[in-house]
Amino acid sequence: MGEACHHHHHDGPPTAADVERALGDADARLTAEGERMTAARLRVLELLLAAGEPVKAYDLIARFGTDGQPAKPPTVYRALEFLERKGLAHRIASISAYVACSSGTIDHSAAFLICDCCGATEEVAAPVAEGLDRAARAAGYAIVRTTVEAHGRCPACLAA
Amino acid sequence: MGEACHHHHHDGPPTAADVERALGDADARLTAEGERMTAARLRVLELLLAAGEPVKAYDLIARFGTDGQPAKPPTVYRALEFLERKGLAHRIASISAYVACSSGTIDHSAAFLICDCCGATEEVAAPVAEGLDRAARAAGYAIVRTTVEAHGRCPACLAA
DNA sequence: TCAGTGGTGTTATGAGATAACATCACATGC
DNA sequence: GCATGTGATGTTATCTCATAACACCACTGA
Ligand SMILES: [Zn+2]
Ligand SMILES: [Zn+2]
Ligand SMILES: [Zn+2]
Ligand SMILES: [Zn+2]
Repeated sequence: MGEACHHHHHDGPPTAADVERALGDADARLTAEGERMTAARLRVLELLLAAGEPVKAYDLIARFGTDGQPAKPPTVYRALEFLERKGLAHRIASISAYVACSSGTIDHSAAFLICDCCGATEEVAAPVAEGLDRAARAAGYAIVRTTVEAHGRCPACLAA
Repeated sequence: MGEACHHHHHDGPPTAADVERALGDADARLTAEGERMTAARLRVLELLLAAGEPVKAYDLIARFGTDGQPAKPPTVYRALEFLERKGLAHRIASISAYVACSSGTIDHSAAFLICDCCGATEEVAAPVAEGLDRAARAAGYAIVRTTVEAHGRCPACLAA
């Protein structure tokens, strides 16, 4: 984050009620699909939702235990892999961080706007990759998943 | 790479003459710009050009010495940072690898098509990010650089 | 009851990247 | 020539990110 600006305030995390609701929805949906929404998976998703911005894996590991005890790395990485597979979270490769999915859509390749100053991110919807799809078709590639991450400044940091 | 297919042949590395020419061009251009194209930087660029596909940083480190001696990590990472800053190489975040720029354009945000089977990559030109630019403007973000990486299968691996 | 499957706990290690500091090369101005 | 500033390198150590491997457990269906 910020080399140049020092105000780390963006829209901020969702309320506890928002987190609860999202967790409940996710649990219900996955259970209905026959998936097992276990305690570790719920906990990691809860941490991601509560953060409201990208979180480093080792921060999740540190915050994992409600009593302050950290988790073992594989516990969190396994949960992240599951959540990502199920479309509930995304890995942001350019900053090696993870974020809860903010889109209602189930199966999607997300694109992100990332503020290098305050860390705010915005998940934007699909059509951003239409040009990429065209290029892939032209080159004869069959695309499975895409990583689209734009770095810059968010409106708040631009205004400051 | 490949879980599913086992033919690691794509267009393959450029000839030694191609590499030499590209190195000479890069050297001339940067020298003209007042930059110092040092031995380490040339060597790393040579390794990237010769590979003709993304290379892991620690592979560059291992191959660095012409006598088989590895480099120290900072040597290679500094060279990579310089080459990337000058538009001669790109980092591919989704696979933590580096590749020589295959575009003539000087200052550009590249997009990549990456074959998960054989490792081939294709650098495709700018307009793929037009949708992203539109989304960024709509959200009020000022974009500085983008990471666009599409994973899938190349034509050769699809045919097999 | 007994496999088979998928999830977890735990230890250890592999892979990717950088901090910090001393030293060196080179250009500029005296 | 010689001081001085700047950018590049050498070197050591360390930090961050991620996974391998294996034992154990819970649930399911024969
Ligand atoms: Zn999403
Ligand atoms: Zn911001
Ligand atoms: Zn390029
Ligand atoms: Zn291929």
